[in-house]
Amino acid sequence: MDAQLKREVNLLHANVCQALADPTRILILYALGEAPRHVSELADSLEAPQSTVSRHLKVLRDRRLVTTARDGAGVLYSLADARVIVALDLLRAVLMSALSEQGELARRLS
Amino acid sequence: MDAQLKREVNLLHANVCQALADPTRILILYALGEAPRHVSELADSLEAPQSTVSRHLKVLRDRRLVTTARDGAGVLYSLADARVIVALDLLRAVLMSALSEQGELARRLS
DNA sequence: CCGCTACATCCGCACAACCGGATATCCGGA
DNA sequence: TCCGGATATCCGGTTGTGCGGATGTAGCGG
Repeated sequence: MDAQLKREVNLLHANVCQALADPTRILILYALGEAPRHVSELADSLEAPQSTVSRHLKVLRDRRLVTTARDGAGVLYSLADARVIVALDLLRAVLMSALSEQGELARRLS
Repeated sequence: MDAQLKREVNLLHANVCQALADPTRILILYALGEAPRHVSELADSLEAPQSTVSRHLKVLRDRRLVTTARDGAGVLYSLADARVIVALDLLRAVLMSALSEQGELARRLS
């Protein structure tokens, strides 16, 4: 296997895929996909403690998947690249196919 | 936040994103994207022990991201949905943007 | 200049995931 | 039926990751 591809995939995993490997972070990305938000807003709508949200935001920020801007007393987070949402929606479509196939299988077996 | 979206994202994470959260599994998907392969072929090209590859394949198989077919003595694995590769390539593009931006920043600071 | 709000980080803990050698299972061929 | 190659699973051990209360820090408004 191509060593170049291996290196690139390692980067892809470390910088992007791993960041997507948590449901809370995916929800944050979707929320920011609609509009920029403050940390406390996200904590409210996710019903998660502020420290948890802030930690997740750090993961996304370190990988440059979100950007920040000071806004008075608070910090406004925004989605850095809308293509992330496109990719997630694509994966959702894949999931739907897999699930319906699974359902079909269950139906056949019953 | 929409409870419906939360449920859907949980599924997305459990069934797809988590499966992508390992570089070896991503490489397997890319390899299968080129052509169906046997377990031993994958183990060879990944330079990983057979048990490791087989374990990763089980993760992908359980989530229906790959399919299997017996082929004589062995088992032939195939990619179940090519859109997975499309999504990964999209994420690679996102990564490239983030990296070049990072590089630009480093350049400015130096 | 002070206090308060909004965030970020620290810390100890619990759980989940990965690894790879060893072992079990499955199948086709002799 | 028995052997051997190809996969799958088991196991013990290690590392990684998330959690959330407590604590630090920054900057605005009074």
